[in-house]
Amino acid sequence: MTRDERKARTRERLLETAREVLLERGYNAATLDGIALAAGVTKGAVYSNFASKAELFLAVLDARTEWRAPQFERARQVSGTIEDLARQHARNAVADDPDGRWASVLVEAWAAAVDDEPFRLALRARTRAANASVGTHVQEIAERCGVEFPHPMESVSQASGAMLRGLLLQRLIDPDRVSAELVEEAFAAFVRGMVRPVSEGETR
Amino acid sequence: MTRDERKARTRERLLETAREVLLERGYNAATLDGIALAAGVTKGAVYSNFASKAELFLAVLDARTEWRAPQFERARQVSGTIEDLARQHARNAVADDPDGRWASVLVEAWAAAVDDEPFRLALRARTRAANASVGTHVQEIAERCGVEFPHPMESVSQASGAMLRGLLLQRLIDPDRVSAELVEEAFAAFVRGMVRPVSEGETR
DNA sequence: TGTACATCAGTGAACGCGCGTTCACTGATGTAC
DNA sequence: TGTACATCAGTGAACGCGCGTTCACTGATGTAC
Repeated sequence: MTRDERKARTRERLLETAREVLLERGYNAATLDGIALAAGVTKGAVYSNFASKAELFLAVLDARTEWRAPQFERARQVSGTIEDLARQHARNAVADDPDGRWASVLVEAWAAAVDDEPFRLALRARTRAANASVGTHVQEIAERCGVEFPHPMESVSQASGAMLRGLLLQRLIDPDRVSAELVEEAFAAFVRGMVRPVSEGETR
Repeated sequence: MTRDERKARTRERLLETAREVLLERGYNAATLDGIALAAGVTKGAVYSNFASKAELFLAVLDARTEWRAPQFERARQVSGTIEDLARQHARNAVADDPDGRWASVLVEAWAAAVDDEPFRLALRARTRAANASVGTHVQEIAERCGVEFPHPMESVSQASGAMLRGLLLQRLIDPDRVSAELVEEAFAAFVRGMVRPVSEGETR
């Protein structure tokens, strides 16, 4: 095995382990020492692959985004009413973060980034990119369903993501009272309330 | 001035200062040393008034809850459509946490409480109490407006709070793209989608 | 194919720092007579 | 009213700990001839 391959392997293992430890302990409580140990290397190996804790987190975030991409692709091709698709989207969100731990880690990172300009800008850029991407998907779906949103698609997807995140976070402290069904119903209500049928006469 | 009065004064000053420092720095980055210094006392004074950082936070949280009570009381007495009231509620939420810092502090505390059972239960209890209280208000308002929610009121208020929190958090990292209007529109859409007119024949 | 040197991923120890919490103490306030 | 003692809010220093980051080093891999 070549040196580059070994390094890539270490990097991958660190990414996967970091994901697990972050979910287990949270952004602040997860230590680079703990991550390295769990990955079978030393802290130095982390710094050989990532510039800082923040950079490691960003890499984990990117991996997660990439991992979820096929799901969005599949969702885009499913047919059904806009509400059906909204419900499916909510169920996916719960399935991808069943106990709200990822949402919590993400918000912890946002909080840590308040005093770290480059980190904050990196997080903001990723959020914007994700919203822009989801926005185009939603646009396409809306057209197919014969409905429209009286707001820019990016705003809609941003608000959707934010609301779902809030619901997932609520599950973190009181899972018993925030069932997956409640998340689905709440999100479906939002979409029902937002959407309106395309008026025939309209050009747009 | 009696000794008890002095102590109460110190406690109040610590609470107020803690609120400011928590908002300024976040839950993790805010230090008891920093709070004490800003309040003009030493760390020991904090421990003379509060058992731990977690207890200090809970006291700040309670003070905030108490402070917001009159606002809810006023809101309850305003007349208008359910959507008008929803919009006002969203505006109040933004006014009470313009940049999402409080929402962030709260979620940071939730994250810190994951490994601290008593703290977690205390936070959960307060969230439940708040939702129960808001739930009865909403129930009353809904009846006056001639509408009903096809879900238990506590679930509705929990979902509302969670969604608003998510929207406020989004403002923390990208204030420019999450205007107060967007928060209002998103929340109004949720309420529109959730509510239905009371059917005349129904007993309930 | 073999040799001599260069590279560099990962090691292991140290650094600098600051956190939350504890505790012996102090001196102003409170209490009992 | 005055005195002697008790209380205790707040002080200041220390404790124990673990964090993120740095860095001189190592030894296996890569390269040049």
